[in-house]
Amino acid sequence: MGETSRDRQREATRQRLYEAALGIFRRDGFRDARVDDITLVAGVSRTAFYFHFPTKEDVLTELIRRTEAPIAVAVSELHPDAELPTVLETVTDWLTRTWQDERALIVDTMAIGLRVESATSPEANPNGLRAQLAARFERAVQNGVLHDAQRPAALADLYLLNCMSAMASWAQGEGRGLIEALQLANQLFLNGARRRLG
Amino acid sequence: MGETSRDRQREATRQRLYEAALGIFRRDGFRDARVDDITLVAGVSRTAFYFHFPTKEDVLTELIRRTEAPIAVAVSELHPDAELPTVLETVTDWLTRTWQDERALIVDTMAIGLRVESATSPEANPNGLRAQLAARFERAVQNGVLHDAQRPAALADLYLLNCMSAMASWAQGEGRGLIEALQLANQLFLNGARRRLG
DNA sequence: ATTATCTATAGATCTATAGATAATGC
DNA sequence: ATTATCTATAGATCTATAGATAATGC
Repeated sequence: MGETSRDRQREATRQRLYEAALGIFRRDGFRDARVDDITLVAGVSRTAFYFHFPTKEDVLTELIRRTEAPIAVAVSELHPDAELPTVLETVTDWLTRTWQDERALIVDTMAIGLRVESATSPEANPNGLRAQLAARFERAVQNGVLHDAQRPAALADLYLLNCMSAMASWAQGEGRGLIEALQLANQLFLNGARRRLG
Repeated sequence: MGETSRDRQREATRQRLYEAALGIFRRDGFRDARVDDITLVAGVSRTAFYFHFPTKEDVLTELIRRTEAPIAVAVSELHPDAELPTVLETVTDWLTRTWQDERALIVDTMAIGLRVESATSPEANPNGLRAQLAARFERAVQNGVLHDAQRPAALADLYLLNCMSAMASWAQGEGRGLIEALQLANQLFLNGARRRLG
C-alpha cells in the first residue's frame, strides 16, 4: 500500500499540469486560457488534462485547497485561548502573503470559492480552515466574546466569504494594499460599521 | 431619433433570447445550458444569440442589472433622513422577494456579480444601487452613525458583496429562509459579531 | 490477467466572420 | 446607398469514449 512508481508518475504529471495551467491562466486569463496551451507546456496529450482535472475550474479548486491548508495549520497552531482578533489577524496575514502577488488569479478563484465553499460541508475536512475557524468561533461564543445567536459554523463561513469578496474587490480596484482591504473586513466582522455613541 | 420599427424588433428578439436563456439555465443549470437550446426556444438562429449577448454570462449580467434597478429606485424613494437599518432592511426585503424563488440561478449570478460589481465603477450608473447606497452611507457618516474611517463607496460595495455571499451560501445550503440569511449579513455589517460586554 | 494512466479519435459545441435581407435616412 | 439585424458557414475548441501501454498484484 506504499507509494508505487505509478503513483509517483501520476502525481508528477498532475503537478506539471497544475503548474502549467496556472501559468497559462496568469498569461491569458482564466477564461481565455486554452487547454491545448496547458498540455503543450506540460508535455502531455490534450486529454491527459481532462483525466486529471474534469474542467479548468478544478485547477482553481485545487489552488484553493492548497493555499487554504497552510492557513488552517497556522490557525490550529495558535494558543487554544488566543483572542479572536489574533485568530482573524493570522488568517488575514496569510491570505495577504498568499495572494498579493497573484492578482491575476484572484477574481476567478474567489468566484469559484464562492461555490465550492458553500457547496461542501465543513465537516468534509475537519482539519480545513472552515472547521478550524468554526471551532475558534465556538470557543468565543462559550467565552461570551461572540453572540450565541448564530451557529459558529455559519459565522465562520460568512467570515470567509467576506474575505473572498474583499479580495475580489481589491484585485479589480486600484485601492490600497490587500492587507488593508482584509483588515476592513475583519473590523466590520468584529465590530460592525456602526459608530458607538456616547 | 424616436424608436424605430427596427429598434422594437431588436428589443423583442433580445427579450425572447433573454427569457429563453433564463428558462434553459433554470432547467439545465448555467454551465450545462446549450446555446442551441436557447435559440431553439427563442426561434432564432444560433448566432443571433451571440449578436445580442457576447457570452452566456452576459445574460446573467443583464439579470443583475434588471433586478437591481427596482431596488435602487426603492432606496431612492426612502425619506432622505431614513435610518440606516431601515435602508438596509429595504434592500434585504427586495433581494428576498426577487431571489427566493430563483434558487437555481443564484450561485452563478452572484459569482458573476462578484466580478461585475467590482470591475465597474459605481459612478458608471449614478442611479444604480451602489451609488444610492453609497449616498446613504455618506449621509450616515455625516450624522455620526457610521465611522468615517472608510470611504462610503467602499463600505457600500463591501455591504453588497456580503449580501451576495450570503445569498450564494443560502442557495446551496439547506438553512432557513433567505431573509434570515440576509438579516444576519445586515446585523453583522451594522453591529459586528462581537458581543458588547457589561 | 487486471488495472491505472495516458493517447487517439469522433462528435458536440462554441467562436469568428462573410454574407443576406430589410429598415433607415438622405 | 447605407446600416442594423440576423443567418450560414468554416474553423477552433471542448467533451465523451474507445483503445494502447506499462505497472501492479496475484
